[in-house]
Amino acid sequence: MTAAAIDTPKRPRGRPRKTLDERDEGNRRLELVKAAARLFRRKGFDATSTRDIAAAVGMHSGSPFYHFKSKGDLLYAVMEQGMQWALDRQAKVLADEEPAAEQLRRLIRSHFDTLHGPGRDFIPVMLYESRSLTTRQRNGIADLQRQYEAAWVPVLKALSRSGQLRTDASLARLLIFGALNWSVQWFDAKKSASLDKITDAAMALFIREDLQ
Amino acid sequence: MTAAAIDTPKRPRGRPRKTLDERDEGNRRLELVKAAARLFRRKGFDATSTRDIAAAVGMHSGSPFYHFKSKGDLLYAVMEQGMQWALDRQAKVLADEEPAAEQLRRLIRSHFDTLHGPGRDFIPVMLYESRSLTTRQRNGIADLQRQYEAAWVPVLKALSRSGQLRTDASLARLLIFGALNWSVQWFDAKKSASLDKITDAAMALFIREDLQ
DNA sequence: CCTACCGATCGGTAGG
DNA sequence: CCTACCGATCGGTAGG
Repeated sequence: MTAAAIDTPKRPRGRPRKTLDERDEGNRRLELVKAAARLFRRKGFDATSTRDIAAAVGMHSGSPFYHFKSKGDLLYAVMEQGMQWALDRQAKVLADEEPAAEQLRRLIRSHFDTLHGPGRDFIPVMLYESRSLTTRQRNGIADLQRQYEAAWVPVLKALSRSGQLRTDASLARLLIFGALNWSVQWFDAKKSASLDKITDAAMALFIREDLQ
Repeated sequence: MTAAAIDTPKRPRGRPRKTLDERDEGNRRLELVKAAARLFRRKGFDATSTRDIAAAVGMHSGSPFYHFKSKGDLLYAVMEQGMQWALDRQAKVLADEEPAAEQLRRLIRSHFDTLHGPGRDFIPVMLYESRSLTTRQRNGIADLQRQYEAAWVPVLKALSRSGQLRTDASLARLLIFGALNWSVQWFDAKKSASLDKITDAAMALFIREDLQ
């Protein structure tokens, strides 16, 4: 903290008002990320051209490179944004003290919401296009994923201790995430069972009733 | 059966000896499929050029198109070959009459073998690159997948009836396949537990002891 | 953010 | 299966 910082005159409370230009820049950038997420999910990263993305937001072919240094940076932005939202949703769900089984149910339901809620292309892109990241980028995403998984570990350990889960917590986590994540291959909001029902099915598959 | 076929003079026993040309063509074709499987898995379909594949088997850039009409046909050949081998392995494992739980264990173990046995890039490619198939090709692969899943359905239904599986068989199949297939993302023959151990973990996660 | 453009790469082909 | 090649597309950039 420098003296200059201390002496800074008080600003009005709340988030500082952005200039019109700044606000537009932020919006355009987010528009690009959203359009990229949708296209990367539908066609894959390699099969999506930066021209496709530009056209989707009404820009000309070179303009995305004003906002992002490279196509790969745009991919990274999609994944980072997706993980940030997923972490936010997950944090909201874990507020109270509850039995471990109920906590797991909430985590699973929130995870399905992250995967299949309306407009949620970001995490599927992350799950299927990580190969196209640089090593540095992959490490950045891996950090966010570790944060996300950290909420699951104590819950699974508790269930393992109580006998409601009959598998070593670490392998259980991998297998359970697999079962959930794989749903991006088959879940169809119009045809599949509801996310609540699928959450019930997953719980019934993995967890035994309380054995007291 | 035509008269000509009936009258065909006896040939020597065993597989008919191919001419040198035929043998070479078959071998070269399979070489291409194997090299394509490895590259498609490592770099993805779009990021692999037909030149990469040609170089991997010591051909020049245009030559793969002597064996395959298009890059897409080569992708289809990889997936079809992978499914054929997977069906063969699965059929061998289901010979005897056994309790449903033991049958499921064998199916799971065979599935892990199909996913992770040495040189088994074919099925991972199928799981992750289906988007690049034409509709007709996708239908062809879907047929083979239905054959493959057909062996699992009665086993899961039996376990559901006996109470060893507490989930509707059809949702259970999707979740279980997810848990198994997702292992292509994390399994590492050098670092992970053995396939036998992971099979045990999966069984313990999904299946309750016999309740008699 | 647009205009105009470049160098590289790609799938595929004709002709042998 | 090789040689030589084509048209198309792509990520990215300079200059405004």
